[in-house]
Amino acid sequence: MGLDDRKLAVLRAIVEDYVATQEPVGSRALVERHQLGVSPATVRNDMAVLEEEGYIRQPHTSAGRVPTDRGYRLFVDRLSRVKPLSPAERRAIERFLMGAVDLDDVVHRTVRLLAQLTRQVAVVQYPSLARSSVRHLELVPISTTRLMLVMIADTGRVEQRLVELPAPVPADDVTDLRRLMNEKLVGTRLSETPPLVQVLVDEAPTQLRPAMTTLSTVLLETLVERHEERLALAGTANLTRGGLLDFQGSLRPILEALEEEVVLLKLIGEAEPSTTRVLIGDENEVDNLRAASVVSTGYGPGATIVGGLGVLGPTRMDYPGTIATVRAVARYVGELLAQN
Amino acid sequence: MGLDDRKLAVLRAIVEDYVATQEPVGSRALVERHQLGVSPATVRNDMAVLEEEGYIRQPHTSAGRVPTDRGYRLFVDRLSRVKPLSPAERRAIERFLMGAVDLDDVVHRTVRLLAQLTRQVAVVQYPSLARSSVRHLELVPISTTRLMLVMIADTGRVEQRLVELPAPVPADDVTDLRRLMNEKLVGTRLSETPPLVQVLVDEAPTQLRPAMTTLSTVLLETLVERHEERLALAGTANLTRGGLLDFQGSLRPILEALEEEVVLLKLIGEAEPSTTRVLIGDENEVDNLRAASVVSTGYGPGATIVGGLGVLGPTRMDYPGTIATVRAVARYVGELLAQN
DNA sequence: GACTGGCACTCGCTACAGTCGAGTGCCAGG
DNA sequence: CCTGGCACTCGACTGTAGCGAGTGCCAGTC
Repeated sequence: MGLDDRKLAVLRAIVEDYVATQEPVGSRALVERHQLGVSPATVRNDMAVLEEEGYIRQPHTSAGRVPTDRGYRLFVDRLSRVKPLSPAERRAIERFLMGAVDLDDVVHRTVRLLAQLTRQVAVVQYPSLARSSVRHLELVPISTTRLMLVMIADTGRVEQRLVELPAPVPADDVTDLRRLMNEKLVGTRLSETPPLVQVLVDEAPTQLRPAMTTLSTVLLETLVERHEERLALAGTANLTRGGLLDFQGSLRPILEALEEEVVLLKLIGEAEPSTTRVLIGDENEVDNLRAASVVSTGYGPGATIVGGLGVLGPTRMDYPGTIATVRAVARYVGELLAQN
Repeated sequence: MGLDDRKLAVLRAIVEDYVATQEPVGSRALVERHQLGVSPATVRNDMAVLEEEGYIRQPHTSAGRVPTDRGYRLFVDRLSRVKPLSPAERRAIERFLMGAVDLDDVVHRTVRLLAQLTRQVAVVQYPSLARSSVRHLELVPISTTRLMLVMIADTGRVEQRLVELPAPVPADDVTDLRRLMNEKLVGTRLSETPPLVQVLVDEAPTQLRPAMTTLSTVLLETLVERHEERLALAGTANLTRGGLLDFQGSLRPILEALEEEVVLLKLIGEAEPSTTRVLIGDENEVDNLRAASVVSTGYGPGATIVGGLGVLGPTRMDYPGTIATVRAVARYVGELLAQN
């Protein structure tokens, strides 16, 4: 198990070179490009140990070494340091995100920015409704038996749903319904809504009861049960960089996975506060993404997390750079939301 | 120019076989699989003519023939008949679209359905704001100097925008603003809004004037100038069928084009009433899509068109089937919107 | 005059053998 | 413990040969 400093340096060099060139790296090339201070033969011995321990492997006998998922993991955990972004990059982020006019705009700009900076596929989750609270509920009469229920959350999200009422409801009653709902629900987190909604129905005056029941059902159904999460995606074209060498030749499974919102949410939605999560290849629980790595983190105004964002790319990716970018973008988005 | 019936039959057979097998088709295979009633040699002569006229070509000397874009064009225009959908397919469409709860849901279901049925990339444009009329405008106070402006269109679209007011506006004034805007704008098409908005500002009582000016600006900016169009996309994984033979080996340009909303809108957004448009390969004005074909049509409640939808795939696609599916889906979506 | 069978020809594909070279593992010596 | 040297492996590349699908053309037939 003895991995002395030099062996770690060799592993780091292999990862860096392989990420840069995308070609298996041999002992000679390694000593030439890095100041290891030893001969190729020595490096070869170290490589043999690293291979035995499962950190690198040989594609074929007469080829150089390539990091394994385990090798990348060690690299990320112990051998790399998050690169600080250049001032130019910081400015680019600010410039790009500034001037967003609403939440949709923020999310779209963010996802494009992430894709562009990391040159990978970017995913941004809209602020989760479960982590939002109600800022306002609006009822807009469409006809005497139809209402549009609009919910505005403190995170800026706006959701609407058409509601078919069991019986015609006069305008005054709509006003009452609106007032009652807002009195009871404004300021509450959506995750704690269900009991309150029940109270709402129970306390409603008799003639409002049927309409209130319907509205409550829709509210719960849409916002709580269906867990209305939204995502934005960008940069799929970046998957084709590295000419099919990444992703073992087929984009198919990756593209399929990217179409499954559920999968993506799982990838980027489970972010812990202020942690950047890195999933490398096999560590990924989604079979289709066994050849990919995901770097994700949470974002939100201040210290709270309201959603996740991240990027997906080949296991052969620039982890330090990607991690730095993902973090930085998340922080800027958080600040932007805080101003709201 | 003399293309007699048999030559056309040969072309049709070539297109059908090539679409089915994805392999250049030779004269022998052709007479075996189709009842042409002539010998391979005769077919070869016909092929020579077809090649001279630019309808087919040979990938290499010793290979069979492959249709050119021009060949597909002739096939689509004169040699094929739109296949009626099977009852099973119709039922599948109905079942899939039924139960959509709001516009977002309709659009998402539609795009997934299209992708699944055609096994290609599907694009659906949300009902265009330019072709919608205002059903209701809502002003929701966020703070004394901030309003959320919500516009609900008759097509079901809901757009919102945060408005920063120049000065605090009391609740009563908000009510007045709301009333005035709705009185003037409800029922009008958004494309004819600008002059009305001007009137709105001019006629506003003095103390509402500044707020109304800001609101109008935002309204015009968001809904008219920025031409807020939205799209949904699905089925990109289908691009990988046919293992890189389609799209001349690289998905790159296609994926890039699919990320450009502007491009996609151009492709599917210019639909004429009740026409299905087919763009084959080169006919496409977007360079990145020179290797692809697009089948698109408009949809809307009744006879009016409010948006476009379509699919994108390799030039080697089943045109009759795809056209039939796109049309059928568009019609069902139209019916669904009409019920609204 | 249109169609057909026959035939020579083209040329991509596959298999195979041979060479080259990058890279390794191992060993003896410093 | 490191190093230079050496034998070995094996993929990548090259050149050659044979195969076969498919063609174009032509003379013959209905």
